[in-house]
Amino acid sequence: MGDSRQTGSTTQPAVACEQCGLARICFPAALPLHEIPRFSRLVRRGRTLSAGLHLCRAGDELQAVYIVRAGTLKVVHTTPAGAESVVGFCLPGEVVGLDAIANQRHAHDVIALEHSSYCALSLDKLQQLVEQTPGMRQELIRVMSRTLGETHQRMTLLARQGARALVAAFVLDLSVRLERRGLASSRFRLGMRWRDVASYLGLTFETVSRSLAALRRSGVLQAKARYLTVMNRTLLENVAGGAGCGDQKPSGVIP
Amino acid sequence: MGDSRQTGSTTQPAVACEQCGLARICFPAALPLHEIPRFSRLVRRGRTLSAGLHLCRAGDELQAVYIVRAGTLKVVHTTPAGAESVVGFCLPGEVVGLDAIANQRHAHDVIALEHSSYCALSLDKLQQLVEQTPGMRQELIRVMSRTLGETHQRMTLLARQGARALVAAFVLDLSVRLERRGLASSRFRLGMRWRDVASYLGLTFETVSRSLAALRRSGVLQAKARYLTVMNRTLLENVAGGAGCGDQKPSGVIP
DNA sequence: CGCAGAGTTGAACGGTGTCAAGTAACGTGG
DNA sequence: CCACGTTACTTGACACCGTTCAACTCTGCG
Repeated sequence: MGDSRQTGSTTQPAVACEQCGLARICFPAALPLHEIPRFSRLVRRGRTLSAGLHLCRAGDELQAVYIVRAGTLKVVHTTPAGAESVVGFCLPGEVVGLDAIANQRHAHDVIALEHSSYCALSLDKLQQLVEQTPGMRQELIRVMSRTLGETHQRMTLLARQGARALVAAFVLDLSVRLERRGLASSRFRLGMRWRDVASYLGLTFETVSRSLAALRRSGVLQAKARYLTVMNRTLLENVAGGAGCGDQKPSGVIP
Repeated sequence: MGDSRQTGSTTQPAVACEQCGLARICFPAALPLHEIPRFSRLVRRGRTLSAGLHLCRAGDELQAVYIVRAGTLKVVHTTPAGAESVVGFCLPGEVVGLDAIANQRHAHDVIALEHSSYCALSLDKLQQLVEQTPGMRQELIRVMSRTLGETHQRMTLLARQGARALVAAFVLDLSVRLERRGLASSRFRLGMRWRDVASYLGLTFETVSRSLAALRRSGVLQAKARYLTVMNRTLLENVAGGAGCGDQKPSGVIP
């Protein structure tokens, strides 16, 4: 709750966009080759944030959009009454701040859940790029559209199903997002606490814990500390798809 | 389930954008004055759709973005198993198809809930406008950002609260959206069935019905047929804010 | 070692889903 | 226009699942 700005600059070797592992997902993805160096020059790279610090706060003026490079962030909505609820997580390759362009103000707090690094593209440089390079216009629109689509899809997951289905769907969603970004998708470390997951899903953390136990018992996945292993993908998909998970009847679960 | 394309063209007098009541919310909102006529010329106006017909289907190639002019549409996700769930509603002034730009394909069915009218801006014309007019780039990005923000905000509403809070929040959201578009916000007709609302909120329609009854009993709102009257806005906000609604104790409700 | 925070597990309560029956609104065809 | 049938909604009773409260374990850190 003390100060919360980013912790100074460039503590990393500053890999140019051309060499970045996320280049395929980040803005340069659809940029013509000759436009990339220019983009690369305008981006502030290698910013880091240690766990618990804010990337931005609700009400803050929008100064830049951020691209997560490593780590995990949570997007938090705080009600006037003071209650917090997690409305989303940001994984490597995802962009923070697009929803704030319209009002020029952030609507949520964004907080690092673990030591994370990110790149920043200041608003005026973004505007400049959009005005001057056709590829960048296309790409910004494409990224926003994609984000919109993903958000929609994520809303369907929240359509009140059983708790186990929700947790399964969450794990699956995470797995898919990691895979799409070229990261391990069947064995990974969760950046977030389960209590954050609970808040995100609208459940209590006890229920999440129980659901996990059930999924573990049915051999769908394994969870030790914060390391998750998907043991049976298709089963996971079935459970996530709404069909309850065989908790009480450990034998036959949706053949 | 028969055919489902739009019902031919221009059955309305085709009001130019400059005279349209929604001009303040639609794309022309932030367009410089001299760019509006050009925009107006490229838009296909006055398309209509009667209740139950599809504006587009999941998997369809994206051919145009649509701006709702009158009526109400629902956005539906159909699971592989065949179960339908409503993921959103489109009100006058809102844009359909922005989330499909990235993949060039629609991800959901969009279905008219009542006789509705809309304008269409074909994809190539949109692209042309974006390339050639600076105001339109700005505006498209602004609209997408706004939509993204609204979607985020709507997700927070779904953060599993009590059923009455959910229903109250839904009514409030609807009221705010209508108000922002210059329509009556305290007495209006719902375009959607309550069962669609139930699906959207992840509840059964019985529970929605009960919640409505509770809200009616507490004097928060009145509902006859599909006509809704908000009787006490602040109380509605309180109930929506998570504090349960005084159902069992009709006397003191959050002073 | 001991404390703090995160997660696990158990028992009882309460809200929603479910099933079922009944009423109101709507559209159709006479 | 009214009788009809269909669909949407209302309301009740009961079971189930998730919340709540509580005690306990595990992990990480000083």
